[in-house]
Formats: sequence, C-alpha cells, structure tokens
Amino acid sequence: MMPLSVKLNPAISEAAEVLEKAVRSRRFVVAVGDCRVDYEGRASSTLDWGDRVTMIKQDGSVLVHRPVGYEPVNWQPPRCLVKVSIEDPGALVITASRNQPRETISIEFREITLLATGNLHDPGEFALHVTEEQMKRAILTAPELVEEGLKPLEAEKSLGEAGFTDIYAEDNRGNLVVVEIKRNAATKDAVLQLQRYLETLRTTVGRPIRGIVAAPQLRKGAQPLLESLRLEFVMVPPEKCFMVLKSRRDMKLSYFLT
Amino acid sequence: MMPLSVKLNPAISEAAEVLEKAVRSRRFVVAVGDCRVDYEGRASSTLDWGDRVTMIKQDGSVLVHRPVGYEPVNWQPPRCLVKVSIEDPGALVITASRNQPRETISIEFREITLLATGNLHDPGEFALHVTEEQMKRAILTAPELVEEGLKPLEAEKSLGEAGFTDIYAEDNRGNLVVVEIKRNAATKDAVLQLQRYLETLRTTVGRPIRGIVAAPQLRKGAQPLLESLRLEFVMVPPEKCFMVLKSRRDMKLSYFLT
DNA sequence: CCTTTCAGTTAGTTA
DNA sequence: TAACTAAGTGAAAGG
Repeated sequence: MMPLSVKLNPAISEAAEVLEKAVRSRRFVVAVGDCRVDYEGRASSTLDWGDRVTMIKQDGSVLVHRPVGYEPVNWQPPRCLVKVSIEDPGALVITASRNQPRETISIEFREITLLATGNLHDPGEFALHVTEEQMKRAILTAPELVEEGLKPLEAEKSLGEAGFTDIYAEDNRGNLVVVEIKRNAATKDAVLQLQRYLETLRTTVGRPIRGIVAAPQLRKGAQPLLESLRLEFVMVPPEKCFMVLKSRRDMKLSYFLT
Repeated sequence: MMPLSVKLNPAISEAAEVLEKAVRSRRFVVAVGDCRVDYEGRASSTLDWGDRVTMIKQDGSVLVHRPVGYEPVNWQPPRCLVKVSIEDPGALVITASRNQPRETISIEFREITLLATGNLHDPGEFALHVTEEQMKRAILTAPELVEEGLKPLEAEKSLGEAGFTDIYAEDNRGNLVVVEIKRNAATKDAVLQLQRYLETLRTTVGRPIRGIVAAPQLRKGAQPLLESLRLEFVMVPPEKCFMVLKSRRDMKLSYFLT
C-alpha cells in the first residue's frame, strides 16, 4: 500500500496544514487527540473535551469514535463537505456539512497526538451470505423447504398500497399461499405484515388463501397472534438455505464443467 | 492524554507482540494495514485483501473500516474476547468472538503500516437534544404546539396489548384525543400504530375520539391512509419543541436565580 | 434475560 | 429523487 504520512504530537498549525492538504486530495485521515464536537441538523448534540479517534474517509465520511462502544458518537455520511480551519490559535476545527438534510458537525481539537494520512487501496470483494434475499432465492429454488408440493407462482407479487409479498404460491390442494420470509426470529410485526397482505388479497381473490411465516424461529410473543389470525409458521434454518444455494452453485459449476 | 505507542511498518512478529500486550491491558488499538476478514455468526461473510483501518476499543469492540462508507465492513460489539496469534509466519490474525449469539470475526494481516496503542481518556459528557422523548415533553409543556385548547390527561396511557399512547388528551369540545409523536416524517407505520390505539380505546370508551399524528412532516405514502382512517396530521417542527424546552430551561434557571 | 421500540439510524432497491 | 424495507442492524427501556 502507499505509505502513510504520520505525525506525532504535531503543532496545531502543522496539523492544520497536513489535514487541509489531505482533505483537498481526498486522502484517508486518522487523527487521535483531545477534542470537542458539536452537531446541528436533524437533532443537535454537544460532546465535551476528551480523547477520541476521528476518521475522515476518502468519500468524505467523517466518524468520531470514543474509546468504547460500537457506534461513532458523532459522524457525517459520505459526500459531505469537509473544511479545516484554525479558530483560535491553538484550536484546530474540522467542519463537515451536507445539505438534504442540512447538517453540520464541527470537531475542535486542542491537542493532536497522532495524525496519519494516506491513500488506502481496498479492492477486496465483500460477500455476505444468507441474507433474506438469499433465503427467498433458496425457497424459490427448493419450495420443499417450506412445504412439500408448494408451487411458487410469483416472487414479490405487488399488492398496491399493501406492499409486496415475499413469495406467492399454490399448495397441492389448490390453495393460494403467501409466504413471508424472515432471516431472523419472526416478530409480531412480521405476522401483522403477512396478515395485511392476506386481507388485501382476500378482497380480490375468491380462492382460499393460507399465510405462512418462514423463518428460523418464531418469537414467543408472535405465537398467540399467529394462532389467533389462523396463520402458520414453518421453521426454515438459514443453514439449509445456504446448502440449497451452495448445491445450486455446484450444479451450475458442474453444468459448465461437463 | 497518555502518550500513544506508535509503530510504523512493524514486522509481523513485533506487531503481534505489541498487539498482544495492548489487548491484554485493554488499551485502545488503531491498526492500518493490508488484511482480509472472515465473519461467521448470525450470517457469514468474507472480505478479500485490501487496506483498512481496524480499531480495538477499550471495551473490546472491534471495528474494521474500509476507506469509504459510514459503516464498518466487519465488527464485533463490546465485551467480546479478542485474541492475537501468528498463523503462518508473516500472517498476524486477530480473532474476536462472543457468545449469545455465537459469533467470530478473524482479521488476517499480511502487512501492517501503522500500529498505535494507548489509553484514551474520555470523560466528556455527550448530550443529544430534541429526541422523540423531548418532543413529548415539549408538547406536554405547550399543548398548543398541537392544537389550541388541548388539555393533556396522561402521558403514555397504557392500552394493554396495544401498547402505549404517546399523549392522551382532551380537546376543547370534549373529544378525547390520542396524539402519536414522531420526531421524523411520519410513516404509514405511525398512522397504523395510532389506528391500533384508537381501535383499542373505542372498545372501552364511549366518547368520540380523535387521532392526531404530530410530526415535522407526513410522508406522502401515509397521507391517503391517514385520510381513509379519518385521522389528522399536525406539523410540529423540532425547532419549536427545542424553543419550548429551552424557554422552560431558562425559566427553571431564572427560578433558581431569583 | 427476553421483548419492544427507537435511531441524527444507514444502506439498498425500485417506482 | 422519493419512498419503502432490511440490517450480522445497535442501544435503551421495560417486564
């Protein structure tokens, strides 16, 4: 990778110079130091003096991280305008703003311990397996994951106002079946969503319709609701979906190999 | 602040030593380098080689940031177990795992450009203003934000199964009023939630009941639903709430000062 | 500990 | 661009 420019305990004026240049040429910045942060936008916040890690990313994202916790305490999303200035002598201020919504954070440093800037080269592909989308593909590929004899008619049937069903199918006794897929334990909300789909469909379709929640698990609180609405739950473990997708990939592979 | 220990382009073995010690004594770690990441847990993911910034926080959180985007590409929440090991010579691996749910990420470095460790001292207080809670307090303080003559009866009236209303009030014609507050543009969901409250209330209360969504804005898609359910929308800008809370704070202050 | 709800949610997809 | 929905959502509050 390209070498980083690293300054230890730079003077505020020197830090400003380096930062200014890095921001202008859209380089990555990591700054560790004693700062305070103000935010004004959808809400507003203040954060008093303390040691934090600030990152300015190559797309203009700005993140301020405290020494604990998963989330940044303050931030600005990609494509914001970053400016560097010296307000008082001895006070370096980074301002990051965007419109729509109009938001600004300003980070004021009174001491910078570490300032590293450089170009990070990251071409690596990221792949996340078994999302809800993939569960749907798996069920469309192998409907027996939900029920033997299930025949998918449409994925994502539109119901106008009410939204989209995950899977719209037919069982082997001629009932229509709406399948609502969740990759996590299904909540009441999932059950209510399915119910809304069914209500909408029943106003336009004369045939009997079943509603099935397909998920790895059903939340305790969702069980009574499910029963009272006469809906069904089928456990579909993500691993099985993964196997289906994997075997499909393997088939494809063998198809190309033979 | 306590000085950072900073290594530039350390050998993998030296980096492992420094990291191991830092993790053991729960110090903050920032590492910039060429790595790949695997994750296995609720889902699973792989990330190929590239330059990233990895932080290990003092509470055990682990974050891997690509050079773009707000979110970490991989992470582990606070209180996970972090281990450092050398797998192949020239390959440093950081493993972070937790139970409940059982999850692991492993970060394999083949090159480390910058390794900084130290104790960050961050006592600064963080204050976020005008949350939904504060909007509620503002409306309870100044009900005219919603409607002239509105008299709050209860905040958070419990409706059993159906949840809690934000504000339960009475208008100047003797109607009951349920106010649903959103700090952002109100969605269909907000309208449906309000509708559920009203349905529940109407089974037990004989008086006419109005339902009002109080929010800075109403989402377009929520408008027809609102009308069809005969509910109302009142625009309540967060700035006005902020002013009400501010003036209340000022009053309190003057109360203490006089 | 489990469940519910909110978030300055962010991010992705589609009309 | 706006709206809608999922997320390895995370975090807080309540039972």
